[in-house]
Amino acid sequence: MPAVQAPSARRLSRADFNRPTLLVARDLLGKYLVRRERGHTRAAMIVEVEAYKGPADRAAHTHGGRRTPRVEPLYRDGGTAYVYLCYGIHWLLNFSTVGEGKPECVLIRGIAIGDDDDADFLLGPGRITRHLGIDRHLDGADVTVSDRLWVEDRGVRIAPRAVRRGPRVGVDYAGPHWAGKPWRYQLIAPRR
DNA sequence: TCTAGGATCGGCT
DNA sequence: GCCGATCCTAGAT
Repeated sequence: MPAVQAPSARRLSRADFNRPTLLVARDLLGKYLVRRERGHTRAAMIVEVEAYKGPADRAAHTHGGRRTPRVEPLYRDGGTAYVYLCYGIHWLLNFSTVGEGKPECVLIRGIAIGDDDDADFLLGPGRITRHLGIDRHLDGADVTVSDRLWVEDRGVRIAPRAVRRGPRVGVDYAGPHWAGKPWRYQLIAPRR
């Protein structure tokens, strides 16, 4: 694993995040989440995400235009990290999308760890943050410039047939209309 | 100030 | 399949 950034890698920029949320979500599959901590760098390919579409979406933290100190990062420009504690135990990582003042985001739910040829899927938003050492200290970070957390395009291209769409997890409280939206994107797991 | 509940996970039956 | 852990946030009082 390269110490800083693979020569063929391109860090995702503001323009990559300032796009419609469903497109950003789909395109994050196959990108690499890079975490740099105490001079040590780890990277893992993103294999599962969910989209949350702002004020209209009853499953989103910003539904109805809710704006509290906790969700403030979601109102910032695309590429801002929103990290919050869920169930008192798990840190969940999101990236804001669309643009400043538009509180939509993508939740990172799964990554692939290990060698490219022999990778295991680490699934579950609380598990990946624990694995990468992501917590409240990264809340509000701008991942287009941060030296602690960013996303790289390493040239992996995902075929449409390799993507499964389905309803989001754990949002039944939003009612059938919103809970039923197929805004969860998964790479189909490799056969082992 | 008080209280309810949550974008989860792992262990147990 | 069920349940408890654990604590912060948001809304009510």
